[in-house]
Amino acid sequence: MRRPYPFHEIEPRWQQHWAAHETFRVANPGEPGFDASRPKFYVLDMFPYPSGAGLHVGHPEGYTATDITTRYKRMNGFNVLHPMGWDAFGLPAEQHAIKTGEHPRFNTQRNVDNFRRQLQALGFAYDWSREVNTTAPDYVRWTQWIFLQLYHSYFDETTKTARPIRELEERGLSREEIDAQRLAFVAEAPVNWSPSLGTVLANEEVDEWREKGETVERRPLKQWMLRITKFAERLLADLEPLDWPESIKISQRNWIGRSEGAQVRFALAEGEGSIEVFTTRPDTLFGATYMVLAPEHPLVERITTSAQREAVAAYRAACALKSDLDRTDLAKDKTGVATGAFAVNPVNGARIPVWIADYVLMGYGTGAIMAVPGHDERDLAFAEKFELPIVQVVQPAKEGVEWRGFVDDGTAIHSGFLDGLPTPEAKRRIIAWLEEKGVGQGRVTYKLRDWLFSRQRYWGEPFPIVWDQTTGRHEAIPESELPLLAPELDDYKPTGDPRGPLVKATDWIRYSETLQRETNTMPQWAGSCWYYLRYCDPRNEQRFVSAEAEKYWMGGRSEAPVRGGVDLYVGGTEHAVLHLLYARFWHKVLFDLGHVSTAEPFQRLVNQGLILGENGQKMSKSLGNVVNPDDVVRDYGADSLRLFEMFMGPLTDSKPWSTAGVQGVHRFLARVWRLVMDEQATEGTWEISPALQDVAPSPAVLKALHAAIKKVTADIEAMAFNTAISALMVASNELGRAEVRPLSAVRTLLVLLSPFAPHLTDELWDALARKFGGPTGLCCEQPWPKHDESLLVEDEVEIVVQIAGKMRDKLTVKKDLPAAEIEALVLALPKIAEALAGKAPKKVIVVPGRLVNVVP
RNA sequence: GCCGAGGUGGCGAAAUCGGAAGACGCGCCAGACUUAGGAUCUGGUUCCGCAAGGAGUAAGGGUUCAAGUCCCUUCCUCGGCACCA
Repeated sequence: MRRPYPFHEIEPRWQQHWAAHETFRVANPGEPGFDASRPKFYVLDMFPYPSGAGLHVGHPEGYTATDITTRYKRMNGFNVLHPMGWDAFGLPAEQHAIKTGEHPRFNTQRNVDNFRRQLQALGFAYDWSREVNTTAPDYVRWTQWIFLQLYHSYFDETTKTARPIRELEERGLSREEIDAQRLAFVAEAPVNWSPSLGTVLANEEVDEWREKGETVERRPLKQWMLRITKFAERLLADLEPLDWPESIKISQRNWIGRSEGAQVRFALAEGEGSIEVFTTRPDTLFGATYMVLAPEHPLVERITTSAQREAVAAYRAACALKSDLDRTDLAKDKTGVATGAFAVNPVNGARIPVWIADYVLMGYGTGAIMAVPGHDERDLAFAEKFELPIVQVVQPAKEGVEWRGFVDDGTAIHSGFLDGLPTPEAKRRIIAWLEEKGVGQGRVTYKLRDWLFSRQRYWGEPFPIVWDQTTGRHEAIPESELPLLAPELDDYKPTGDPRGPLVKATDWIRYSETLQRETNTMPQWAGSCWYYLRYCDPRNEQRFVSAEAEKYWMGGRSEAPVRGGVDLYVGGTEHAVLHLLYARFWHKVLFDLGHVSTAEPFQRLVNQGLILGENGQKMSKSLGNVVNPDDVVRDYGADSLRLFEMFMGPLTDSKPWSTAGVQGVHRFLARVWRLVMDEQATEGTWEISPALQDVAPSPAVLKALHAAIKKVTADIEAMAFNTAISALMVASNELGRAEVRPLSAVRTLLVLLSPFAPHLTDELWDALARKFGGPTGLCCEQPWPKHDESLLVEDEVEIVVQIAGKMRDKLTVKKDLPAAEIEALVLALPKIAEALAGKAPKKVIVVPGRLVNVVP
C-alpha cells in the first residue's frame, strides 16, 4: 500500500524509543535526576474507566490537549507531572463476572491492557512508571486508609474543620455521642432493592431494569454515609477563586443549593408536640393555610387520626414503591392524604390541617412544610386539587398582576404587623419576631445531602470495618490489616440478600468470635477521589503520598496567585458535579487533618467538548457512527489523529467527526514530510531532499517563521490548538514555496510542530541530525523557540479608506505617518474627492495603522 | 419550567480593543504533470450579477463615524437540572 509518508514505520519506532529511554519519566524531589531549578507543572487527565469497548475517539481529544500542553511545558523548562491510570472498579466488570463466573480482576486486567496499548499507540507523553489502578491492592489499601481518616474524624463547628475523634474521647463524650459525629457514619437509608433480581441497584440502573420488566422498590437499609453536608459552606466559598468554567461552578453551586430562610415551629392543635418546617418565605407565614409532611416523616404515625389511618397507610405504602424518579417525573399531578390532625399557625392562631404528600421530600429541610398556596406554585396546585383555602399575603408591585401564584418579591398584605413591608424587610421582621417568641429562628439549608457511601456490590473496596455481634457496634480494623481485599467467590451471582454478594463469604465475614466484617463495598467514586494524589508518589508503601512529593507537585507556585493543586485538569462535563465535588470534599478533610498542603485539589479545570458522529449525532453503537481510534491510526497514523482532533475546532466545543478532515491534516503532515524528504525511484524510499540546504533563510521566510512562533506560542498558552495548527500550516506553505528550504527554518518548524505531531517531528529531526549534524537530543527535547518581534514589524502599512463606513479604497503609507498626514493623503484620493464633490467632509475618523473613515 | 452554552459560506471553522467578515482546512471548479490518478502541484471558490455594483454573520429593532463583536425583543439548536419549600 502506497502511503504519503511512512507513518506506520516511524510511529511504533518512536514509541518504543520513548518507552525504552523513559523519555517522559519525571523525577520526584530527592530522586536521581530531579532538577530543583525548574518550576513544576501538573497536567492531569480524568482517568478512564477501562471498558470492554476500548478507547473511543472522544478520549484522545482531552488527552491530546493535555499532551500538547505537557510537551510544550517540558520544552519550556518545566518539570511536568503527566500521569495516567485506571478507574477500574465498576459495574460492567462485575456483570461480566456474574455471567462468566470469572473473577472481575481478569476482565479488568484485559481491558486495562487494551486501553494502555491504545493510548501508547497515540504517542502520549505519560510517565508510565506512575500508572495507578484503583483496584490494585496497594491502591485499595490507601483508599481504605482515607476512609478510616474520615471514620476517625468529626466536624468541629467552631473551627469549621475536620478534627480527630480522639479530641471527643478526651472530652469524655460517650460512644453514642461520638458515633453521631463521625464524618463516616451509619444511618438507615433507602436503597433500590429489586426482589425479582435479588440485588440492590444503583440509581442509574433502576430505569433500565424496570424497562426489562423487573421490579424495584425502595427499602431502608443500614448504610455508610459521609458527612459532606458539614463542608457545604466551604465547598461553596472555596469555589470562587478557582480557575474553572463558570458553568461548572454554577452546577456545583446549584447542587449544594444553599438557601436562606427560617425554621418555624407549629404546635399541634390537639395533644403534645409540634411540627418544624423550613421556609425561604417566612414573610408569607400569615398565608399558611395547611401543612404537609413527607410521607416518611416520623411524626405521621403519631398524629394520624384513627379515621384517616387506613388512607394514610395506603398512601405511604404506595410511595414506598415509587423510585425517586417516579416521584419527581410523574408527579406533576399532586397527590396526598389528610392525616386528620391540625396544627396552629403561630402568628395568628389559625387552626390548619396537616396533610401528607410526596411532593414534600423527607431529605430536604425538616421534611415538612407550611403551605402557602397563594404564593407557591406547588402549594397552589395542591390546594386547588384538594379545595384548600388560598389567601393573599403578598401584593405584587405592578398593577394588574394576578396575586394567585405570585412568587416574587412584593409587599406584605393581610399579614398583621408585616403589612406594608417589602418582602426582604418582612422576612427580617418575622424572623426577629419568631426568635423573640421562641417559635422559630433564621436558618440556612442546603440541597446537598450526606453522601450515601455504601454499595451492595462485590467489585469495590470493602469497608475496613467490623461489627460486634453482641453490642451491635462498629469498629475500625487496624491500619496494619490494610488492604482488606474481597474474598474469592465461587460465583458472583446475586444472593437475594440485600446486604450484597459478600454475605456468601462466610469465612471471610467471620473476623473473630464476636466480630463480623461489614459486607458493603465503597462506590466507584472512592478511588477517583484521590488518584491525583497517588500519582505524585505512586509506589510509596509507607504513606498514601509522601509529604515532600505532595508539597512539590500539589503545592502553589510562586509566580501566580494560585491556591495550589493540579495546574491543569482536563475532562468532560459529565463530572461537573459528583466527582469534582466528592474529590474536593475528601481533599478538604485530608487538608484539615494535615495530610495535604492545599485546601483545593484542582486549580484550573477545562472541559473538552463532545466529539459527535459524522452525521452530527452523538456517537453510539445503535446509530452505527462510532469511530474507532485504532482504525484511524492504521489508516492515517497517530499524528494525524492527534492533529485532526485538535484542528476540528475549539477544544471546549462539541463538534462532528469528519474522515475527510483527517485526510486534510494527513496531507499537511505529508507536505511537512516532503519539505525534508524526497522520494526516490523506488517507491517508499526516502532521502533528504536536495532542496533542503544549510543556508540563511530569506527575510520573507524568517518573517513567516517568527510570526508562526509568536502565534503558536500564544495559542498553546490559550489552549487554542485549532488556530495554532492553522498557523503551522501557513508557515509550512510559505516554506514549501521557497526554491531552497533553509535547514534552520525547517528545524524551527519541526520544533513548533513537535507537541502536536511528535512521531513525525522526532523522525525528521533525527534524519536531519544524521545528515547535517547539529543539536543533539530528540526534537521533543529541544528548547521552545522565542520569536523576534523586530522581524515582524512592517515599515509600511495598508490603510483602509472608508466612505460612510463602507470600504472604498486602500492606501499604503509609512508605518508611523501622523494622523493629519494620513488624512491629507486620503482626502486627495480621486474616489474621495469625487464623493465629496468639492464640499468639506462632515467628519473624518483616522485610526492610525488601520483605517480612515470619511463621512461626507 | 429553570440554568448554561451556542446560531457566521456547500461543510469544520477564523476574526486582541467595536475598525477590510470568512484566516486555515474540507468539498467543489479549472489547469499542469501523467499510461493512469481517488497522488502531487498551480489558480479559483460567501451570495446575486456578464459587469459596474449590490447584499451578507438566526430574525427584528437600537447605540455608534463604524457592530459578527455592545444594548433590547423574538425564534431555533445543544447540554444540564428538574416538586429542594
